[in-house]
Amino acid sequence: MARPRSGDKKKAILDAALRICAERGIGGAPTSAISKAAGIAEGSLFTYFKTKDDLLNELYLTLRSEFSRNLREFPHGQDARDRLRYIWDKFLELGAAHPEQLKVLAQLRASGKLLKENEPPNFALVELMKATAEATEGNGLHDVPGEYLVLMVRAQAEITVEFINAHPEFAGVCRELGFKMLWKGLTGE
Amino acid sequence: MARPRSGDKKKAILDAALRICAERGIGGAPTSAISKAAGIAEGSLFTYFKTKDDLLNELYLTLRSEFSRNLREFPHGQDARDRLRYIWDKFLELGAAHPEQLKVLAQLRASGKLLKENEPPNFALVELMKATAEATEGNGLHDVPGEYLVLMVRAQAEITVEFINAHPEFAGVCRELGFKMLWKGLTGE
DNA sequence: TCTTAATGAGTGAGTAGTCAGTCACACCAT
DNA sequence: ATGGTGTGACTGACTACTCACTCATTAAGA
Repeated sequence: MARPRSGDKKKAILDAALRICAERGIGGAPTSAISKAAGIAEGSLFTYFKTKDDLLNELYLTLRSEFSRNLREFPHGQDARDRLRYIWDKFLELGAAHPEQLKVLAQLRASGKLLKENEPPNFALVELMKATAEATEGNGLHDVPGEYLVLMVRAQAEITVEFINAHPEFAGVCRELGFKMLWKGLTGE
Repeated sequence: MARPRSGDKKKAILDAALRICAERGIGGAPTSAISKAAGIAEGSLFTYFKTKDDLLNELYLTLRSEFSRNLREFPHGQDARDRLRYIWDKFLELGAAHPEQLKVLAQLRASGKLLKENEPPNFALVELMKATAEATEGNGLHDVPGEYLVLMVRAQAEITVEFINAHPEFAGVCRELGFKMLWKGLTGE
């Protein structure tokens, strides 16, 4: 019965927010700059997102699910090492292709502005849980909470991406040996 | 020859900044709040620090050197495992005793406001470098840059502290098995 | 006395969010 | 087809507020 909202516009806002936040940090990303980058009026941003925090929360969800969408060909049948390696490779791949995405994801997580209900277990997270649980089966690490292992893996992957982006000449070594280190740490093998 | 500045006052400002940044994040720590918490007038803050960024940079240096001062009884003679374990334990100890310090340190590092000249190699950093280099001697990881290994170790220690603070009941397991994981990762042993 | 620390109201540059007015579009009656 | 009408998206100037930093003045101390 009235003028419909434009899905494109919402996407444009999220894209703009991602760009500006990556460039200048969340703190340095005023809604005015985001609107401008999205090609809309300052006020229009608030017809798509009630507050700036709402926008940031939705950006977080979007980025997360975008990563899971990357795991389309996940090798379900194979053993834990292959599955973990697949996630590792995809993560590093994303880090190389879209460093902004991981940077902003990390910034959002650190910002303290995310609502708790915005942490639904992910496909990636669930599979990571399963793989680390299998990897540590029958060794001492199995006593440790799975969440701890997942955080460890993510931290190692994030550091690796960051380091590779700063020193691309080590991309190959870090990808291989970083995973070796991770796997040895989990299994002792 | 004139009225002298007070060292106490400077320290009070740094203490207040640490407290407020830990509580409310760097973004939520206005200079007015820091001055108030330090018990001085808003303007006085700027006789001790030219800008807020200067204050944050000096806070960063202070916190870093404070951690190194914690390593007084570093076991110089012993093997790499013991030395690394000493640093690991001290790090977790600090994380338990003063979670604000590590939290703010991480926030400052992520803020993008730190000057490069503020990253002088530390005692802790140098020893960490040596220990990881020894640990990886004669295994594939030795091809990887030492800085990468150091970042890995720090990330693992930070995650462990964070996790323990959130789930104190796992403090013992995470301290022990976290280190085991770290050491296995480095050496394969 | 003379320099400089200390004070806190003041300044100006932002900021998130609002709002009255405008306009594009879906729907309906002719 | 055609014109009219209700709805809500769209706009950007505006508001109320916060922030880092300044400055005229006062007080301390060498």
